[in-house]
Amino acid sequence: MQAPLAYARTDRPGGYRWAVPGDPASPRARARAAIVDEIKAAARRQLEERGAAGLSVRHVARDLHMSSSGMYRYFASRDELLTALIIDAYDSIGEAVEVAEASVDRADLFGRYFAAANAVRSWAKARPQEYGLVFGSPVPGYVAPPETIVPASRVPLALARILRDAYDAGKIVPAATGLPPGVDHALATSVSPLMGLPPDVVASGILAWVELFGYVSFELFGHLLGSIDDGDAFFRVACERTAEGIGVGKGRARA
Amino acid sequence: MQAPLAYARTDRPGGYRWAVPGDPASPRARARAAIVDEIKAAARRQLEERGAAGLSVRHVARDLHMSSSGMYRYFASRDELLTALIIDAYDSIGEAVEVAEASVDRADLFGRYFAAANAVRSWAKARPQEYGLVFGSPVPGYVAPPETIVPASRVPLALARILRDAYDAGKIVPAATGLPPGVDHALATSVSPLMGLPPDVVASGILAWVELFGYVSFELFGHLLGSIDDGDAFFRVACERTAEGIGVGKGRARA
DNA sequence: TGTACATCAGTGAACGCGCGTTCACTGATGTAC
DNA sequence: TGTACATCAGTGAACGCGCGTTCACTGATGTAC
Repeated sequence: MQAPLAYARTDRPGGYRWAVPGDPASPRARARAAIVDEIKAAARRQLEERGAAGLSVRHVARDLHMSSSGMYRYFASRDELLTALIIDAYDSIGEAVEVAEASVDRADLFGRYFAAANAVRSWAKARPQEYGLVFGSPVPGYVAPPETIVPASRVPLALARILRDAYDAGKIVPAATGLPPGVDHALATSVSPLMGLPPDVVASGILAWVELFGYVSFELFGHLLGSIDDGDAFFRVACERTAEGIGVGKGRARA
Repeated sequence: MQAPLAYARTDRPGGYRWAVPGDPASPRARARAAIVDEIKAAARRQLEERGAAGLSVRHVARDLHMSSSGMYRYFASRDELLTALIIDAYDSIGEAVEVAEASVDRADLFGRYFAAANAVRSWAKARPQEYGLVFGSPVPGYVAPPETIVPASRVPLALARILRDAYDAGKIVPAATGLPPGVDHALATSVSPLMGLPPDVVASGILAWVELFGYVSFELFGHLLGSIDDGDAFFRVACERTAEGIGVGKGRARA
């Protein structure tokens, strides 16, 4: 079997006459990228219909009128396809949050938080299985490769930027977080210096992210059924509560 | 195939001479129940090793040195076995919470909440796949049968009892919940009258349950890795935050 | 511009596997009188 | 208490299925000179 890689780069003195082998703009590379996109799109469709466990290379190939063996020119294994879907999902939800948050007046901290939170919820409801793939119970035996780390941090980083602006504007008083300093080693020595924020503020942000994840997952996984039917209103209230807890509450932002 | 049911009850005037057919104490019924337990235990073991998708009737049978067809005398299908595991999981976590909560002084409302919350977390960490089966992303195509409703409500009901005692003792002021009345129809007309608590107090309890679910799931699903290494301390802080939000905070309970 | 060659995309057949479920059956155990 | 019968637990073979992956291959496309 041939590895589905770009071929070796040839150095041509004096510049390129044609598209160089492996050039992402060459016709072949573009055709290849288009088919990779088609495969991922078909796989996503299947994911929503049958869940992660039901995603099959053969079935995706069938949808695309391609032989199952042909798939192996684009993905070396089923796990690699799954990984690609995971990375795309992280990037997709990350972008949705970034765009939503960016559209709100910088000074309106609660508005920014709510826009970000709402983007998470909307994205999750639109693509529940993709959300589950990334935020649901992990599949035993599957280990997320390191390439997922950067896209996975887009949402928390977007939330962190809100916290940072609130902190820089002096709107976060230590009492609002209520987290004792030095509560956690990794937090104090790694994440906190990296973000240039006090450990308790960072921890506060993590708590917000965890609560947001909780609201969205709980609703999405069907545990709200029977108790709450106006999910929008409930989510709004939940967000106000979380925002208040981390110091970007409505009252505070307006004052 | 014979249905794995108890046989028809025969009415014998003058009382029973022997164990009646279908009597749960008859030797056959007890042997049967013991084997059902063995099957479920083996299935649980497999669940933790390979996840819900990897649970297979044949594999369970192999573990028990039984033919795969023999399994069908105890469970009519794979789905039925899964349902039994789900019900057991709900009952198991429900009992753990009830026992933990009951061991705390009735007047110590925060202590009771924290004991319950901690029981949820401990149970989840001990049986992560069972937790995922019940609280993780739902499997497409599987619909939870109505028998799961009662066991599924044990944990929320335990939390509700704490809220009820707090409410009866006058420790919950409406401002503590911050939920506007009439925010939700199902809440106001169904759950709230059922529990005899104002809608905003019930909603507050649901929020607590959602947040607790969020903390536990987030940690269990591996999203805390790299940011927090003292999970116990973080969880304690998170619980204090949630408890404060619903009016059973430490300060309030001690006052 | 033409030609020889390398590299690519894609195919069809096959391997070996494990799965859920059904079926007709054999003995053992319990029941009825 | 003994005997005829019904009901049970459990078996082994088989059905039909879909899966991930490999392999040797055929044409088409791009590259080098």
